[in-house]
Amino acid sequence: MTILSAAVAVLRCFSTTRPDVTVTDLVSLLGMPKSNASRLLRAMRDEGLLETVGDTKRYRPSVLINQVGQMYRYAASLIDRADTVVAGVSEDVGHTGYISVRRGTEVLGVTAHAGKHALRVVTTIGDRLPAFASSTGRALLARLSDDDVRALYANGFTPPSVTSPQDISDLLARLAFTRASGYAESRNEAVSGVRAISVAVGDPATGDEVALCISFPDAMVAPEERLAIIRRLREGAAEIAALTNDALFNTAIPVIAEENS
Amino acid sequence: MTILSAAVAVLRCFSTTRPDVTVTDLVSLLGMPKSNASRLLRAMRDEGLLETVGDTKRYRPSVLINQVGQMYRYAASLIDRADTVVAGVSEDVGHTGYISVRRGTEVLGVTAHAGKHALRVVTTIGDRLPAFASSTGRALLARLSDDDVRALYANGFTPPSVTSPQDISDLLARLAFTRASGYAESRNEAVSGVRAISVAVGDPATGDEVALCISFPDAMVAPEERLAIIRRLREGAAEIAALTNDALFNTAIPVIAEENS
DNA sequence: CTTATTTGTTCCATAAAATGGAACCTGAGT
DNA sequence: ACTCAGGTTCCATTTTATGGAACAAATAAG
Repeated sequence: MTILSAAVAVLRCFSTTRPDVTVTDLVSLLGMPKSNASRLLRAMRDEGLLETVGDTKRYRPSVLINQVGQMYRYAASLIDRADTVVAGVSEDVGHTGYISVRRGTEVLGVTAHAGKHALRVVTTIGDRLPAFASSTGRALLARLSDDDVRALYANGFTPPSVTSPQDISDLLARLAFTRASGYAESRNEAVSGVRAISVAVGDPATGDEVALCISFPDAMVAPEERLAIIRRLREGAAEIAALTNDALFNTAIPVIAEENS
Repeated sequence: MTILSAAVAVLRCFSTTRPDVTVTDLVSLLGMPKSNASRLLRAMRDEGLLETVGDTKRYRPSVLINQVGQMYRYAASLIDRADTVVAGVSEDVGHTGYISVRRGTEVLGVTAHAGKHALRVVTTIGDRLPAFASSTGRALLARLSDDDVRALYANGFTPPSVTSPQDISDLLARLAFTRASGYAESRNEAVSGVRAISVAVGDPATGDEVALCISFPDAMVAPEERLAIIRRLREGAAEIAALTNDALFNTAIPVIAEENS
């Protein structure tokens, strides 16, 4: 094990529930000797990857990481464009909006815009969700061929909810609907009472793909508002698709009221 | 030179103007043999620190970095609190707001909220500014003692603009004004026609300190609006100071119309 | 205030990984 | 087919990491 992978393992320890780590945390989390943990944390701090919290023995990610992390959005400028669209839609409809990327069978939020309503969906950005069981994930999976999806889920999957796809053929049917309708939807899937609508768009030049998503309390949104959200997301995504020449984005789809996908 | 410092050096190569790097970039930027550059980039990608852009030979920061970078805000929860305040003020007044931290003699933006007006100040988050020559920097420097400031600028500094402090005693006078008035201000300093107001607050428990800043076109803001911005920033910062028991934040300061600081 | 106990650091010989020069690919342009 | 810049692989040498144990420091318990 090289020191680089150890350092990355340390970075992966951080989460919203564990904002900083200590030597003993690393010992228990990564099973490394505490001599290594001690030296590694200090080395990472000396290099500027970590900061010590006040004058305690606790370490947290540094501003450097924060800065370079911001660069990701410039590097993947697709994300910035998508974020602008979602920010606008979120602002107008007052519901939470966010954009996600897929990494293998997981999707993770990259940016988020909290809703304005008293009852709003709160997204914890940085958490990973199974792709097949979320609207963002299915919007992105729909850009793959059925064969690629089958290959990705060669080992099958376990549906976390009754409203999730129950098996591969169920998933493929939903993806087919998403391809035909241009959006993916989830309802009571990760969170009960929550509905989400996602549209995916990509940049063939870089290979990046993102999902634009608006998430809202099921009870709060009338059918026509839901259609408006779908339309707004698709319009925004269509503009991006035009910029990037995204062939997988089908602009010629009318918005129809329909069941989940 | 350990591989860790090399990896960090690579991360430091990224900027808004260089969103991705190649092997030859590293050779010229860091002066390393290209064999090392090649292996290092691949290793960093394999570990998940970098991503390849599409199927090119270009490397950019990964989502992992982005994710961990987000964690910084949770770890330094002061930043999150300050961001909420600035977001609110920015939203209401329609001008650009951001929050910054100081690292030595430099300040760098951590979060930003673009203004709503057609004429707005655009901040490039991630860029470093000299602390003495910005309102955010002076707001933060004002939290140090004069001796500490002198020690920090033992080698002096070069004023980038006629409206910047011209020497140490000039700077100390401005800091004194900031301590007395509770805010720092800049005018035509980094950018001509731009004015900015900053208030700093800290968390003694962690040692973190941040500056809350609203930046706007000089011509657009009437005296009473400027006072309102100062009041809003100070009110927000005061709430945070109350939470963190920040002794350096002086709550007992009236807002008076005054010249720059 | 003293003694356990938990947590963090330093030391050292061994094991593992990085280094950098040169040879070798690869692909775009001529 | 040739050239050339950019990228990768190879290998003996040098440098760095490893992990167990002794040591130090901080914290909790008596």
